[in-house]
Amino acid sequence: MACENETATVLREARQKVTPQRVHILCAIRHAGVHVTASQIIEDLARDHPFIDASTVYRTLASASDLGLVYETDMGTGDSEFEWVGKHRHHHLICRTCGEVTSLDNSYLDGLATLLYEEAGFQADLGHFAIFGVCNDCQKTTQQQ
Amino acid sequence: MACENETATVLREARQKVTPQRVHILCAIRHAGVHVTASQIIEDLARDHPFIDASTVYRTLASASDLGLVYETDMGTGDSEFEWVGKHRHHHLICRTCGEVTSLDNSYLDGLATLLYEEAGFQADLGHFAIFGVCNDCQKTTQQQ
DNA sequence: TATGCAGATGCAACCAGTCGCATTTGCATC
DNA sequence: GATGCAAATGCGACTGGTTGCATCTGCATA
Repeated sequence: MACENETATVLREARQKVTPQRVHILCAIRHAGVHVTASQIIEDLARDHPFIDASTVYRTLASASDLGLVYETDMGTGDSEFEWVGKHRHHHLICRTCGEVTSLDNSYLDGLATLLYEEAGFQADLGHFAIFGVCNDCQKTTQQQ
Repeated sequence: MACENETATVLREARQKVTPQRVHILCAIRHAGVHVTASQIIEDLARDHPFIDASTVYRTLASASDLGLVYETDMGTGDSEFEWVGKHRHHHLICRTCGEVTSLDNSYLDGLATLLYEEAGFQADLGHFAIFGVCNDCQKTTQQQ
């Protein structure tokens, strides 16, 4: 599968050993498309590759996150969710009421990053942000009640 | 102690039962001043009130967070930290390199909240934000190497 | 002050995630 | 292809946090 070769290349470029376990774990995230939790990945892998230990999954996810291969975000569910780092940087608007997750273009936060750097000398890492609040639909519903 | 009476009033206003356990737990957060983790609170309480169960602490923190009495923030350490909700809304800049936490005035994010509401109809809850990045000092250190 | 009940508490069992360590394996070098 | 070594893996033990349930208690009402 092309995905597996590509993933192996990414690992090699990051100076990581290319093991079948890592390739399977990272491919599972890529195929998922959306955010997935560690336990979802373990469940997914259990079907095709039951020999992969849970601790290996956790360690691989942690190192991949350190290397910037995947984004690790707390979406308010308690445990962190992982997403493959694609070309398109984006953020998430998470509704506290209905739980809906909307993608938000990167441009919204560029201004903030510039401001923080100019005024506080702080180089903010706004690569992947989770913003909580109430979505448009839920605001209407609440007002009607 | 005045703090305990005040805390009891806050609980009553939130229509919560005023139990000695809750008052002690919430007072511990108020006295801490800065962010504290659940385990720090348990440790603190163990000295003066060893009879309070850990599960009670976790449940009290969760309900206090739901009610908006305390802020719950993931500061990147893995487990969430709690802070008493004071009058002054603020955010945190957390350095990935040295771990230093700097307070950031609320005004920086007001513009973002307005923008999100106008363009996406999303009522963002930017009450207490943790922004990761690299602080001024650590940038200098990295450049020198 | 006595009563009733919803909600809070403590205990114990449970589970997800982490850590240490012995073994295995990818890969650079010869 | 053989060798050596650093890094990855799997296993098992451990720990911090959660959950279910029986008991207790704050507080509204009479």
